[in-house]
Amino acid sequence: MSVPNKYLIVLLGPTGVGKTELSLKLAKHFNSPIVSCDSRQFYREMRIGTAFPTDWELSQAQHYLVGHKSITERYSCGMFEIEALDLLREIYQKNDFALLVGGSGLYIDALLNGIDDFPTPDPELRKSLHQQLKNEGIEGLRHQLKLLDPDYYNQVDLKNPQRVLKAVEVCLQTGRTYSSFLTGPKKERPFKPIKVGLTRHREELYERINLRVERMIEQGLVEEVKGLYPFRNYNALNTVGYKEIFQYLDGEISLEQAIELIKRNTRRYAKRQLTWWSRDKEIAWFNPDNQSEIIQYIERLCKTNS
RNA sequence: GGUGCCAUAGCUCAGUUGGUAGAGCAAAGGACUGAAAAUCCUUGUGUCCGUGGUUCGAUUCCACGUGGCACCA
Repeated sequence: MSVPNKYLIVLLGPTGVGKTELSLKLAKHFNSPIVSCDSRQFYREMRIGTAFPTDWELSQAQHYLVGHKSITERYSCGMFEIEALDLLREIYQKNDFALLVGGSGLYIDALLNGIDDFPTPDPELRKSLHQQLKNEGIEGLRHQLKLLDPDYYNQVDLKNPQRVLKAVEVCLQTGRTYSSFLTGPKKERPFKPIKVGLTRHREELYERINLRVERMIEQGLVEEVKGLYPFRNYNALNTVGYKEIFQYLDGEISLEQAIELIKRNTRRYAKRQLTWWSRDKEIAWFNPDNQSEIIQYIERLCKTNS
């Protein structure tokens, strides 16, 4: 059971819907700090392309877990779970409310529900598995997984190299099956989550995304990406808005094409986010413009809970 | 004004020797356990410009109309 008088307001929604703007207002109203849950705004070197909060926005509320990592550091949802939990425990010493804001569904779920413990990947092993994938294709890894963990072999998406590789990696590294780590944890949390989903009509959302991409270009996205070119192989930069500009800088596509691709890939990303949350029935959905309705909803939930 | 060409999915176009049609892109739907803004799977959405005519049957052939493009005046 969660502690009844501590609340985590979870503000989630697709990219470009207007989370940041609303989060500042909610932070003021509930006198709560903001904990970011955006898998790309963790990195301080990525600003324009991730719609990183402006200095002014950062000054409007206490912000945590934004820009606290470098793109050269390895980060994961498991690390986020631990970090965010520690942070929240501290916040709840003084506050009844905390605000979790972000669009990274897996990370949000890791914090709210917990996630199984996996060993930290061994970089050497991963490198050799990648090499193997490159040489033999996914077939070799599939075959290996079938021998190492037949249970998981039967349920994994065998066409998805990332999944198959990860499972083989865990098996080889630990000497255990990948599936033996999957316990589906229901971990105790020192707060009660209130899930507020933000959404708009698809057309409106896409229009906002297109406009935001144009604005990023005006703000100097190309320059930012140029500066990060030496780091392009880091996972953090395998990101919409960055990979397309890398292609442009390599002369593979025109700037126009890159911009169109960024728009398209951002739209697709937004759709994937919505798909992820569609199965979570605890989320109450709102248009971000209905601020007072959202506040009322949160306050009503707090009352019934106390 | 005259002549020619074109009109098919949201866009660019293919095609049907007459039996109501299919590619690419865009899009839609889905999966997801330490790479998640990642990675992967599935799906063709249509007054075939309009009105007549020929025909058992017209998106296809014919006529006219409408719109677009090109050339000539």
